[in-house]
Amino acid sequence: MSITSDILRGHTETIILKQLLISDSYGYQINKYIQEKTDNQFELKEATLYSAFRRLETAGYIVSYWGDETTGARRRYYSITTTGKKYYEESKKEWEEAKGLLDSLI
Amino acid sequence: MSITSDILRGHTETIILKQLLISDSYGYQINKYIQEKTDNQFELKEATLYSAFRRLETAGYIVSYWGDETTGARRRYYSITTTGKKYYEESKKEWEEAKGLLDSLI
DNA sequence: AATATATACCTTGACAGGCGAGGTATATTA
DNA sequence: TAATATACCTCGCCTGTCAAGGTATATATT
Repeated sequence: MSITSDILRGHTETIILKQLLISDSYGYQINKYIQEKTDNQFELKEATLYSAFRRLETAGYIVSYWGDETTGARRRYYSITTTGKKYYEESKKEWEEAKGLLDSLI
Repeated sequence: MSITSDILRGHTETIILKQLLISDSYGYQINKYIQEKTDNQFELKEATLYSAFRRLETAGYIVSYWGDETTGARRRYYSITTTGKKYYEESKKEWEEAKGLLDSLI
């Protein structure tokens, strides 16, 4: 079984921010990490991932910079901002509350 | 705080089916029940509710019939079908699994 | 008598996030 | 030389949510 789009929806940004909280990272790495950690039950599709990066950057929750790889494909790294950290905390709290409510309704 | 649309998304049908599992009911009653149970933190908007009823009925998960009220506004009652019950069980299981995954990613 | 509120249903069209399908480029392995 | 892995990106469709509007009946208030 894998997670449907509708359940994923609304959590993509929080998942990304959580990873960036640990350390700066780039799209491909974040995606691979999530797949491995969830044993392929959960996958952020590339289009989903990159559109989320755009939203987060526009909102000021992350900033990006190109890595200085001298070999291999270029990487665009992302870094979480102070407001991004606040947004993450709110989103996490919202998830905790929603979880409780849904548990009582489902 | 209230639950955002994006977190609600994908759970509306499961919430409705859960109520119908207890007993036949109608839109207004289901909506009221959910509001009261969650202390107004969670509310299915009418348009959302009725479009979910349409989907569920088209899919064969519920059937509807008009109540025989002799006074007051008419009510359209809904009843969960056998396949609806199966669908509910699957949805519930999916929620449990998604919950675990999200907890590890958020 | 007129107005407001509660009950109860419904439709239309806009919006936004997920994603399928397509693309580009570099490096390594078969 | 072809295939695979790494790594990025865009376009346009799809679908569920919901604001805004509507209809109708009954009761409570002014």
